[in-house]
Amino acid sequence: MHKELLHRKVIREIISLIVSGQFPQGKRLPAERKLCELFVISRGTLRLALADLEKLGVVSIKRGSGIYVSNLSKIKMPAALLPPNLANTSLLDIIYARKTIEVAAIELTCEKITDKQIESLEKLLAKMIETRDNLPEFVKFDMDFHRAIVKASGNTPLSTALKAIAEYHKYSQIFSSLHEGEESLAISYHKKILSAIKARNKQAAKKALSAHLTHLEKNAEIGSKNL
Amino acid sequence: MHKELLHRKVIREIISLIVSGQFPQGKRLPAERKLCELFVISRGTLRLALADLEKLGVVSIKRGSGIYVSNLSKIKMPAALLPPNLANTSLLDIIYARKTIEVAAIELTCEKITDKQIESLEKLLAKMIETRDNLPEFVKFDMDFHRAIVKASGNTPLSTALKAIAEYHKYSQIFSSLHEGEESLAISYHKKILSAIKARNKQAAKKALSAHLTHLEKNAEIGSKNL
DNA sequence: CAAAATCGGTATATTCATTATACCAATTTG
DNA sequence: CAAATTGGTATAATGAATATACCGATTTTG
Repeated sequence: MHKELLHRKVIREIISLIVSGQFPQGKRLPAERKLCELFVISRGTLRLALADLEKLGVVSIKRGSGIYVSNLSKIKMPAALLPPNLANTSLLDIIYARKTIEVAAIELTCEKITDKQIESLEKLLAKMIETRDNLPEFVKFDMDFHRAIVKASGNTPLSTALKAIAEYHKYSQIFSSLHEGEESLAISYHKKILSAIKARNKQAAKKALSAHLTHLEKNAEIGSKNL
Repeated sequence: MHKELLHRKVIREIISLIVSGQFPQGKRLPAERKLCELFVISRGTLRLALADLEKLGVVSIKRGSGIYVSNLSKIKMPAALLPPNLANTSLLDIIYARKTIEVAAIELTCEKITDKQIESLEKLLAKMIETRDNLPEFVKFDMDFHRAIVKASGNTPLSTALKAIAEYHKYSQIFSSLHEGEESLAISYHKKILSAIKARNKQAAKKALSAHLTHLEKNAEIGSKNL
């Protein structure tokens, strides 16, 4: 029965934080001892992960100074470290799967959502507006919003399925498919979605959500041409 | 960072084999040393799992004789051992989620499926017919068939999502929702699905798959009334 | 029915991932 | 330049998991 080594998990976690923009390229990572606190692991284990990441060219480590994130464009991600089959997966596939699940879920959500859950969605939307100039934070709240919609459907397997898909998202540089000004557009889509949910209008909610994801799909197509 | 103990995984694995009918109620489990080979773990770890399972009333252990599966009806499954949120999940939810994902996938499958993949589906169908009198085996091949359809869509996130949902299936006593004669019906549904795929007829494929899962849904409704 | 094989029960030594601690050397900071 | 911070290294301790051997109860076999 398979037992995964801890430092491999840490490698994936750090990569996803870099790719998601929370550890910006070119900049310094938190100090080793801080990272240990963050991940709740020992320094030995952390350093195993960092050593591998340096071999892969993901970071470069300067004694006495710090750990610096390389330019991702130069990196060839080793398939063995990433979630299985990621290599066979395009951003388009991910968004298609999201659309499938989220559109099915939002129909249930319109029926079942509680006032408290609507409040949560409103708060997440407010957070998105607050952080519109901080892309990594913005993307995080964006995804939280979508997760909350599916969760409000009350269908646990759908939530679990979306969570599994979100794992792919973590490594897919979704943020790189957003351009200047895209945040405003995303916010307006989310407003439409939320008001449709509040009105318990299934068709409008499905339409707004679908349009939002279709828009992401188009950006993804453009992005994939730049490879 | 969370590190799960191995014997906990083993506990879940054994429970799922019992619930799926592969370790029948009332009967003897394979001997400890055989189980160790099966799971590729040491006897010490296995016995940790077995000790917990006995405390839970899932099995009773007779020295010198063997390990016997209890009657599941008496068991109160400890939520901590099962996948998160399983308690909030009905078989209906699971089937609804399956329908969402599988119907979306089969459309892509009709476009993309290769001759080789069609052969695999035919083999799985043949296996179902072979094992129609062995319910646990039958259910396994049934699920393999559905997984193969989604995999043939070429959309990895959808496959991953279905796999995540199948985790719920493992603990949901799906087999208990099948009655005498249901196997034949399932086989005929699968035949329809397969021939629609071979004809690359999206609409027919979606319709057949949808009908199949809707039928499962109705059985699940009946089953849930018997609680 | 008795011997042999098969089972669970137990104890022990070992391996290995992970933790915890302390100290060194390079660098940055004030 | 001195102090604080950083990565680099070594070592001991912990604990999960393995590997092995042997005991005693039960079942199977001849």
